Amino acid sequence: MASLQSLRGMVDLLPEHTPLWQQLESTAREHFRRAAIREIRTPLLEATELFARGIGEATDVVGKEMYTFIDRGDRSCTLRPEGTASVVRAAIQHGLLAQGPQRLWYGGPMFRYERPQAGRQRQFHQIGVELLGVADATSDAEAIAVAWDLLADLGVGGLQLEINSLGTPEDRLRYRAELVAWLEAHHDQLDADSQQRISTNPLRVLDSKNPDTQALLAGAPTLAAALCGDSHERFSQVRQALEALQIPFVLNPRLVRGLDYYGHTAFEITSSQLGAQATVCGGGRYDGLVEQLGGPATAAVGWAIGLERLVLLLSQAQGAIAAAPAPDLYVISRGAAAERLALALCRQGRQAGLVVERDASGAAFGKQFKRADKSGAPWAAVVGEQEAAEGVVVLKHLRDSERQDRRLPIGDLLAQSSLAAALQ
RNA sequence: GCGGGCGUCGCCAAGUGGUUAAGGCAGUGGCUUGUGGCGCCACCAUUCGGGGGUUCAAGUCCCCUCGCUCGCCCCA
Repeated sequence: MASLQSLRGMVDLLPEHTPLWQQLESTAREHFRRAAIREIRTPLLEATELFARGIGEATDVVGKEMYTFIDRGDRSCTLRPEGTASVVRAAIQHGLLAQGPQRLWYGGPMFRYERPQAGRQRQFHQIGVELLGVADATSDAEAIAVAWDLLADLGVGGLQLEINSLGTPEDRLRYRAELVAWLEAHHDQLDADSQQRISTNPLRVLDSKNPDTQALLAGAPTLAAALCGDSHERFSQVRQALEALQIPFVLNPRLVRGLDYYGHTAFEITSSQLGAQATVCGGGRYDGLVEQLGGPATAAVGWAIGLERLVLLLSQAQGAIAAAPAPDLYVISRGAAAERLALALCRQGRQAGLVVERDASGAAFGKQFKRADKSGAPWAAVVGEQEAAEGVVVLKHLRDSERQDRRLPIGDLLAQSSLAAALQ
């Protein structure tokens, strides 16, 4: 390509697409407002160490997907690959946790160096909720409910909530040992990817997409069986809370999370209407993270929604993207004096709250009227040489040919803010 | 990082080795020195993502490369 273009995996959102994003963002903001969840904005760039310590050195995200570079001060910096670590860092740094539980949300671009595909970009957008300092099982259900209700309100179809419990760190350690032993005993029957993962991340073998492996795993030790009594009890409370809220869910004993900080409740909301990247929302409890990043021991639960995938779902559901909104008034003018008057008229209309589009082409009136018609505006205002000389503006209705043109003194319109009233 | 599919005008899209690369939409100018929606006329890719090669001849065949796309991995 000779001409410049955006980097791979970095997508422009053109004007025809932004209305859907805006709608989605404003709906989310409203849901957060009602849930008394407040917005926090953190930098896109953080010290690399934050993610290494928070997400886990061994994870794929940290190991091979981060945009990391050395800055001019010799610091290792990383474009955030997710939001939770930054939010927790900020909460610790500013002592928010000393002020009681924090109910926070964030949104914005995240960066991961992956091969782009449907619903996955290198710069992608998430909106997420973090409830810090809440340990009760009902908090897990509350966090899930906020996500569920938001997605439902947006009209997303084919949703399914899957939940699992990852137990305590001790539970996972014990289970991991059992599972590795079992996998090694069945090494030869596993697919190549899964064999690889025995040493790198054995829990991930559980959600292998290989059908043979899945069949084999029916005989494997389960995470559920490895949970201690308290973990079981806690998970049961979460389920009861979801039932009380009448939020349908399915237990997925194979659901694990890719980031190291999760424990106890893990959940995903998927849609049958997406392709391979079916997860719209993922989250869970991360009671150890705050302490791991140097803060006070703090229980927490949160989730993130991938906006690209949500947009994919919504544009399917809503069909064609809405056309550009029509202006209330399209202003046509020709000649230096007329154009100055037209400019003032536009400004006046805008100050009165009207959507006003100005034709600045100076082209023949025929052309300007064609564009006025195409804009969808119900009214055209015409200021030509004659009108300018006489100090009037002609208002012409473009949708109803029965209506007479109106000739109004332009001075009155400008002085009295009567333009909006004239367009009735 | 690995696999499959695809790359002709801003968008859609003909073209299956042979003179000047269809057409539609959009755009621009005009028919109509100042009044739209319809219609008509004209203009709008010396070039087929880029670079090599085969051939008398390549958008059409081969190789490399870049990009897009779907999937694997991973994840939201």
